[in-house]
Amino acid sequence: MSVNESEIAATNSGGQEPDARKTSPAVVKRLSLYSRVLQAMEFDGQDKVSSADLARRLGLNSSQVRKDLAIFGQFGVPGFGYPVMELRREIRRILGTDREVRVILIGVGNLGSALMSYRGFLKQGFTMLWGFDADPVAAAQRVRTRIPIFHVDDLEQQIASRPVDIAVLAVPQEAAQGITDRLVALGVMAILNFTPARIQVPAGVHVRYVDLSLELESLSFYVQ
Amino acid sequence: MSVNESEIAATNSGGQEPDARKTSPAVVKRLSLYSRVLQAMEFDGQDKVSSADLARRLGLNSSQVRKDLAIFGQFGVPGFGYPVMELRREIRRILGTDREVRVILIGVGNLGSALMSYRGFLKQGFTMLWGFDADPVAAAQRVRTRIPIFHVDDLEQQIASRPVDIAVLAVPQEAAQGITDRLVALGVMAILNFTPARIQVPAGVHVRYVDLSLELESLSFYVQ
DNA sequence: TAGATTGTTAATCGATTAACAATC
DNA sequence: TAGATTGTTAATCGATTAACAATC
Repeated sequence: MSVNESEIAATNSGGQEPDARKTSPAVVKRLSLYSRVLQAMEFDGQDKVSSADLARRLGLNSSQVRKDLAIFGQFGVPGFGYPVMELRREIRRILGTDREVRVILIGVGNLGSALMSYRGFLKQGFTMLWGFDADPVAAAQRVRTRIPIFHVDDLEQQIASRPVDIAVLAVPQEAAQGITDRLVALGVMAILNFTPARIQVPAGVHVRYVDLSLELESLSFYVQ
Repeated sequence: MSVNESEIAATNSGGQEPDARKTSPAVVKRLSLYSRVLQAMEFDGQDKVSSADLARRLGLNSSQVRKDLAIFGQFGVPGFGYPVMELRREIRRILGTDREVRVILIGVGNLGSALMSYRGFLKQGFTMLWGFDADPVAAAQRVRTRIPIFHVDDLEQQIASRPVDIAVLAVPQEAAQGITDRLVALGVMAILNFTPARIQVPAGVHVRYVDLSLELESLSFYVQ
């Protein structure tokens, strides 16, 4: 140990991330949930909240809430709780949702066009930049937004003009890996994959699967 | 212990579920993944598969695969592996996807209409019975299927005529709890919730959340 | 028989929960 | 000061992985 403990504590109490990308997905997901609840509380004019409150609202354990938050700094005040506005701001900073997060969508079919105009994304502050489709004319007819739709061949050109943070994949299953390879080559580091295809990416690129059929299959198990 | 171990083993080797509903969601999810991979293998004419194979295809550990499968019975043959067709059939039986699984969708808006006509559901054998919306006429214009769309007031009448297994919620956030209460009263035991609202249900009713914004927020964390 | 692979037990790992001193 | 609630350590729980005897 070359640094003493008070130095470590000092570093972290300012709210610096630890060795960030190692945080478990479950923790990140909960941070996102806390952020939502805090948003509602802030809207209601509530100025402080305890870990027990937060836990109750989300069906979690209060120890877990405190532990999750303590990973990133000391945001609470013993005997008082957490200041709502400040905590929310901190969590947004931690998640990176305080900055512009640029999103593109590839595959403007049935599902893709719904995702492109999904209000929830806008509401949470995401910037949906562009859509891409193998048939941009047909795609444009499906979607009711002013977001420009390009031919998928223009992927390279567009991303070169303005880098994107997250790509949403809603292409046919067979096209998933090919598009993924191109996205990765273009430096896209995060993909939200709505196809059931398991896609291969180099280490460091983050993929999240939203497998709609799989959700139904899982539920099917519990209802028989 | 009133029953001896060989009796228990005998009961389970036929492929009977254990005290079923206690199985962890993670295991159920993987069963669903195995089922998919097996479907592809069956299509390719492959007749046997080892736990190591299956694990490699899904980025899992072979012990985990064997353990998951062993929960429900002895489907493998030591020194040989698992017979593809039979294993797939067993998993489908365990998941309940070998029978008709009836699904309804409430909230035929942008997202809802895309979900209603989502090919993946059909492909996995789910039966999308009906859609419901507060404005069925407008909703009918959005969706390109022959699935009938009813007024949400007709929920009770329709479900009385033919019970459903799973309800998909794609209504505005504020309407989520109200609709949920009605679904629960109608005996619906599984809800796939696409709204960000945390909904309250009595014990025994299963809810799964697909929170689209939350997925983006989680990814946002990893790309900063 | 020799080789392969299962089913299962034991070991490990990580995540959740409980407990409590520190502190506002 | 007394009461409340944090941050953190220790205990518990559950899930994953390793190991290996059983067996085809």
